[in-house]
Amino acid sequence: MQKYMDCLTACPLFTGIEEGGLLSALTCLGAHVRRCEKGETILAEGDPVRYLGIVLSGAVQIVRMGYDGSRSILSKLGPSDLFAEAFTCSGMEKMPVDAIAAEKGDVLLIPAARILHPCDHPCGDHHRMIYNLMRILATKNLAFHRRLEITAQRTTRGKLMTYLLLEARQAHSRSLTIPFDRQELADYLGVDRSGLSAEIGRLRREGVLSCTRNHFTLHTAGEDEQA
Amino acid sequence: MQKYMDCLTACPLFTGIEEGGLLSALTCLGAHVRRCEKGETILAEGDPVRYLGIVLSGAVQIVRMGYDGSRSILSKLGPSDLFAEAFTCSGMEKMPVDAIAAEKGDVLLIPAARILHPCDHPCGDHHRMIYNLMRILATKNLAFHRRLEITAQRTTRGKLMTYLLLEARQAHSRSLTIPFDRQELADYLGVDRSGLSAEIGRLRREGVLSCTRNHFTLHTAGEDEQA
DNA sequence: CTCCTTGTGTTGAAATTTCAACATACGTTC
DNA sequence: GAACGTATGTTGAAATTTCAACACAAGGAG
Repeated sequence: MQKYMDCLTACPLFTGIEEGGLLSALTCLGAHVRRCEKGETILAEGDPVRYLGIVLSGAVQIVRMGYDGSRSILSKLGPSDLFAEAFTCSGMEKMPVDAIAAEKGDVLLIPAARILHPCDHPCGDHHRMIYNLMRILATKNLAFHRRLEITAQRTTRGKLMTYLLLEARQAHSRSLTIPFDRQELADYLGVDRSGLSAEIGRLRREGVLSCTRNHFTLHTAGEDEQA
Repeated sequence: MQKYMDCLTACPLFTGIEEGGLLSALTCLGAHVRRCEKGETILAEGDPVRYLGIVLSGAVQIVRMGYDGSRSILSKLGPSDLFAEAFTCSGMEKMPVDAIAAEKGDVLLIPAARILHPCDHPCGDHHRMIYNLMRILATKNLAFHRRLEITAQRTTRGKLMTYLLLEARQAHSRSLTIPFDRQELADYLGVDRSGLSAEIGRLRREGVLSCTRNHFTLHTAGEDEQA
């Protein structure tokens, strides 16, 4: 366990908790490490929802069967990433998805009930974990909502501009560097890569924005002076 | 306040808390009622994030400027609905949206800090509220994720089938009644209504499903016997 | 019964997106 | 420097979606 200390302290679930407290908290919670081979199912669809997971090493994928029978990957997770937290906190009974090991590695499984319900011991870190968990859920909510707002746009232009505007607002600047390459941006927006490139070209020609690589600058009045 | 008791007990934030405890909890939290005229801004974009809101009467809309300057409605809320909870719990500093009264009515504003941080009094209901809040956030997370999974599909057929399959899985049945009329379903899926009707017709002719009004039955093998 | 409204299915044309294929630029490796 | 792989922009054709317009059925109001 000691060797995963860095990984654990980097996990947002343990923000503000010191190493010593973390170790005793994990013991108190009944957390255990599970070693997984590549392709192994960690949590299966239909299983009772009991554990919250943290990737210690390797990689985990959340997958589900699509309507056409293909297995679709809902998310890919790496070290320090949390998974199944929304299932455990929502009170859902059965897992609606599979969690599988995409690579050989270790995961930490924590019985969720112990986190959600207060323990008798006067353990100050416990409240901190609940607070952290709430913060994680709320932050994800905002991220999902944001993405929904973007993908709700019907055109490529609408999606791109909505995305850029939201980013620019967050950065309080008309200039921003995005954390995606073209293909990743297209996937995030849910559009075709070449169509996206074409649309960026069009916007550039119209003088709406300029862009080099993944650095964009919006030229439109936007909404700086109002609202 | 007394007249809103039914509305408050129906709010998922107070599930499991009795009337008496609720009243004292609200006092302890420093909640206050605000009367709003139609069109009044309750929380403005840029305001510091302090309050979590509950609609007591009337209606509230969450709105934001779109990239083309149009005001887009992100959600519409009625009595017992909670709003701004994700902002308060995420630790965000400034409101990224406006909350405005769509109709004349009352809202309850609760300083969020008092909910998130434990009070000194041994108040059992406090933990229950935190637990409820977590559950609300997690449930919304799942709802958002589900909808993203649906809208991520590129075609109308993909969106519809993904939606129906998720609903059918949840209902443990191949038959289901959806809570939308065609227009609402189209909006939820993010597609054109007439195109949706056409696609349903096509699927019906192909024998994939049958449907009368808002009752659907899937005929495909689906994934009943496996997973 | 008739008028009117609302919800739904159809249709064809216009607009947009996707797809496949290729051109170009850049950085790396040898 | 040459060969190579990756990232990006371009293009035209095919597929899909949107849009506008209309037909039709069901239910309510008069």
